Amino acid sequence: MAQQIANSLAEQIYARVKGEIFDFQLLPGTRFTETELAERYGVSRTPVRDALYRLKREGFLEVAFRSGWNVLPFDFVRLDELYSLRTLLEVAAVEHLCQASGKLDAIEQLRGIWCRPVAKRESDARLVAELDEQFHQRLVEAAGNRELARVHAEITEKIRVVRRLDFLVEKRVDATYEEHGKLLRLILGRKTTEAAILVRSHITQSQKEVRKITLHMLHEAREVLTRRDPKRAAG
Amino acid sequence: MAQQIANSLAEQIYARVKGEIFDFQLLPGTRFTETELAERYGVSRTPVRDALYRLKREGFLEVAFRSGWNVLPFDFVRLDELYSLRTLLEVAAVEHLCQASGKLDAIEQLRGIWCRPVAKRESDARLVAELDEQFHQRLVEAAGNRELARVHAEITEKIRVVRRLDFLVEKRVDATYEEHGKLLRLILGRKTTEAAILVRSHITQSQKEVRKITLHMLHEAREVLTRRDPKRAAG
DNA sequence: GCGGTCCATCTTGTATTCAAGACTGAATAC
DNA sequence: GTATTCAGTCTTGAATACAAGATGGACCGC
Repeated sequence: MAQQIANSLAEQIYARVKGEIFDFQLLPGTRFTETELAERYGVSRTPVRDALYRLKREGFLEVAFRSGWNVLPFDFVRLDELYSLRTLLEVAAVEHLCQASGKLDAIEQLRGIWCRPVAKRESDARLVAELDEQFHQRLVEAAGNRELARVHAEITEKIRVVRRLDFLVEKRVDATYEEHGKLLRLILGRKTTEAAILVRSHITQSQKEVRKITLHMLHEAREVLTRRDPKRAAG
Repeated sequence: MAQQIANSLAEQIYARVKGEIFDFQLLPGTRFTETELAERYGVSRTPVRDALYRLKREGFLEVAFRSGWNVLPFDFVRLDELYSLRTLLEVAAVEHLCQASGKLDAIEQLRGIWCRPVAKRESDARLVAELDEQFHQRLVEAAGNRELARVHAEITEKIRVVRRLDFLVEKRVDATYEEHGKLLRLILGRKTTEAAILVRSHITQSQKEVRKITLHMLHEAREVLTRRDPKRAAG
């Protein structure tokens, strides 16, 4: 049976451009052309176009007919709506987990990561953000509805930009550990109502943090996040 | 400001191929090549590829590296999951509508279409299915979360294939009119709980009907739906 | 100096060409 | 007769070529 061996060029370009957007190397408002990117990545326009069109459909980019591309600005209303939707999905997943009779192996596994003493916790913002993503993703996957999980994953991709900023405040890291641990115990104890309330407030808390984020904060964050690789601070 | 005047070729091909899938002219399991489609539509492979890749990402098609495309079979488990997700979203939307203080103009408008005597109701299955889609779409849009509405729209696209079959039974058309009317009155009366229960059972009912659908039924439906244009019964 | 017009350049959208390898079928060894 | 090999055809993925028109700047009139 034929099988794509490695990722196609288009796929690679997609990941790289998306990475640049998330690392604030491609800032909102930046204008660029297909040829420009093609030359930068050393490929032809074809795979670049594939990648850009995909990012366009996902809401990150915009194309002007015969007049170039540009990175769309952060839409905070949209991010807020994404958080609301995410809350809806995760609450439903948690309720389902509590009520379903089946296996909670995945939840047990998560306990190993999140239920640990303060001393053994991660503190690197980037890493915690990644673990946090995984936690919520696994939670939703465990509920068993693949379509729900797929939509949740899409949302995760779209809020990642601001989500990372949430963990730049150390207090939020601690709170995350506490709440994740508590939530896991509630689910394992089949406490449907309490678990639902907790996951709702947990996400809503993040949502509130995101609401505080202004463009100024994003700019500051860009400095922090790109410090390791300052030569690429595209402008 | 530059603006795409008409739909691009890629967009048109996308719509046409999707239409063929929905009209059972491109049956699940059908294998085809990009060149084949390009010749059939009188365009080059480029826009065809764009369209096919989009349909692939939406879960309708599959591509085998250097070995052609094929239409994915109906995945009834997936359809069931989509219906569950849809229920989740619509119940949330209806609850929000009932509780929010604002304008319910959109709901008032819907009443003109659905609250009407038996004699003035539509009976054409195709048309009723279209109206039904619009009803649920408007309901969700009225709730105000654009991301929720976007995801709902995506789901709508994906369940359309089987949804139409629901209305081939006349009884289901009548029930739809009754339930839609009742739901609108409940929302306008701000009866949150009753409205939520009704919309949930309304969608669940469709879901149950879909579960009854077998591949045999799909085949029969294909006969009915393609009768007007029998020459295109692709095999 | 200022506003308008026109032309060269640039950009996307589409078509065509090229490359690598998967599939098919006939020929061959046994 | 059956399995295997090998070459030719076919298919996708990527690169290149072409078409239509949007953009921006120079030039002109005043």
